[in-house]
Amino acid sequence: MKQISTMRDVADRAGVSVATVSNYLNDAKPVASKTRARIESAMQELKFVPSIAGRMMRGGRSAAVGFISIDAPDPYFVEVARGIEDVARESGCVLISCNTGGDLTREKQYVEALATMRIVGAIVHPAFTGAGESHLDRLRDAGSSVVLLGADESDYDACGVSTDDVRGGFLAVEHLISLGHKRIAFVGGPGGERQMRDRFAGALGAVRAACLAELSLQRIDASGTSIAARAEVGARIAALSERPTAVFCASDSLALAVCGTFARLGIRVPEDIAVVGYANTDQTELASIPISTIAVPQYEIGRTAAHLLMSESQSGHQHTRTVFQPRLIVRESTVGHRG
Amino acid sequence: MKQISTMRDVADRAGVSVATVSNYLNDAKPVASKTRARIESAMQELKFVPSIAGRMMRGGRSAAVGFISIDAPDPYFVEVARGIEDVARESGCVLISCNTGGDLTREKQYVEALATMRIVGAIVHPAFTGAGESHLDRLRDAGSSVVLLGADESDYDACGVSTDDVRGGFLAVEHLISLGHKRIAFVGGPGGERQMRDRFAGALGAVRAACLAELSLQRIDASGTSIAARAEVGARIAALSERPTAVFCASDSLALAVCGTFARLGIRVPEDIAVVGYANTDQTELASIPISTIAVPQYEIGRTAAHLLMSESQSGHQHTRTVFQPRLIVRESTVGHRG
DNA sequence: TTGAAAGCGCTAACAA
DNA sequence: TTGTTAGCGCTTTCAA
Repeated sequence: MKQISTMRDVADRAGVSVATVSNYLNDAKPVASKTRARIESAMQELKFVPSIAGRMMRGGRSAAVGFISIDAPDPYFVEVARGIEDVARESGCVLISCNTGGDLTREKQYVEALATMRIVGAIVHPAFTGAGESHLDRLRDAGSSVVLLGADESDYDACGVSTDDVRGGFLAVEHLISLGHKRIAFVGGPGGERQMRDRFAGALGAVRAACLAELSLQRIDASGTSIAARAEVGARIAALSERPTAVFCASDSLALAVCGTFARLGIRVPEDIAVVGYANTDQTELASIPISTIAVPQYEIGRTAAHLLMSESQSGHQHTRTVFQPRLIVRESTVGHRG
Repeated sequence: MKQISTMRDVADRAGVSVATVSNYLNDAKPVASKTRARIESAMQELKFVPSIAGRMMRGGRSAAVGFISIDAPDPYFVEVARGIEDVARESGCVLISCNTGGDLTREKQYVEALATMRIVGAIVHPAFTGAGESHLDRLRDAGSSVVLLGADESDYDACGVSTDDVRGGFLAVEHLISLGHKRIAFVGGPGGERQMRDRFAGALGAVRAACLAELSLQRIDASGTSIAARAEVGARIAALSERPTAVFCASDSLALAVCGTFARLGIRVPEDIAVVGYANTDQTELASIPISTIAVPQYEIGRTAAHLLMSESQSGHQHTRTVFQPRLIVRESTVGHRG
């Protein structure tokens, strides 16, 4: 590894001052075309790569946006990330994607690392702990903006984007009840405690609203976010003595995994058991049995969050909350083949 | 947004010099416990977040490792990323995950951005272009190490980790031939041209090695990496006048999507058509119909790459290539229910 | 159109 | 054990 060259080196080689090189690089002031040419070839010869350090020293920021999520590889977050990235790129920022696995310690590590890097800001889907999100202050302290996903005012005072998950849970179970199901299971799991809580609350609300005596809602949780852990829930449901006739899975990933397990066990969906997912990720439409689900505008959520972040970092305006409304999408996993 | 406080502020507030604060922060020299306490409370009061800029100026690097891949959300890369992250964290580095979508322009943007940030190094799964990977020199020029995934010596001189994909393709098709299939389709697609090429070459090799007159291998490619594009290939295969009796999909994602389409069209797997995937991601085992596939040690690949990166960045030793051998895993998508 | 010089936040060598 | 000081790579006045 040779010496890394600096603006000073480029300036010397081109026979100009560092100020001129800086002006050239930032289009800050006009630079004579002959001078430009000399600078350009000097940069080529010296393989100059500007360092962000110098810029940062002058109060500048890393041209990066952080995305801290519970389960980055989940198709839901993947779509959100795509929305964020598309907006971030318009502002010349790269996306730094960090996966906490729902672990608060890791979340804190990432927050600290990103704060140290003086990124423009971070979009955070917190591992909800009920203890507030004061560790996010570290980002603020470092001058980075914060936008929350799936949290509310009581959690932390920041711009936020979320979905009305109580309503979503309600829609899902209302649908199942309207199909005549009496024994319904709610399938939750780790990752997004707050979402789970709201979706379950909505599900319960639908049961109450139905006012039917024999209606039961049973809750079952996955033990982890791995596919194996999610698939295992399906086996547990199948083994239940009084097996439910319908399950509402609080995420599409759960629904997909549960459906896979049912198929392998020879349990037919929806004839033996109906399944509803949550989020409407691509997979649900194109699964072996297309899955009914609660649609959430994932990509839009990402874009909206990124826009909020960008405008907050530029003008530091007042905090805003955007709440999207979910809607029910009916597919074969609840109504069977149509027509 | 108040002023961001600096070491200078902390030092003043604690009534010590900046050097002492620095020593405290880096455990560089012993600091008296009374002094420590004063520094600590000053840091608290001022909400001090150290800036990486200062450190970087002194030749330091961002405690980050980059991962530039073609399709970050693909389960294959997710597992690789997990391997990288686990190793990176041991060295106190965060993972910056960047998704190129197979687009060389975006790959270059990310390379430049990471080079500017003076990261420790990057692990790159390039969008193979045949034109070499000279843009990766930018990382080198910035003093960052580079480790390649799925490329070979002819592409770029760097440490690398890959899989013997020719062998993998051979194993897959050999398996199908051994089951008596005569009309076989190879399903490829964008993302990892070099892998596609090798897997197809291996598949062809198996056909040739079989020395059977009526054996045909037809190639069909997906038009994109979206689930919809992948699912569409299944429909195209189903519509073929001389429909193949077996398909070898060059990735598990393709295999899963194709199987979904087949199921929706009422085509039975494996009775009507057998399917083999590639990589052995979790999904294949837990799909509705467990999918036969070519196992590749994804997590190990990530770990190995990260170890190479870390040791290169520390000692700049000679370049090393690790090639993993794939192996066949037989499941129901080719042999039906067993027992 | 260009240059000189100050300063950003931090580390490290040296002095006290 | 603590302080002084000289940079590190860059931007940005201000002057030429």
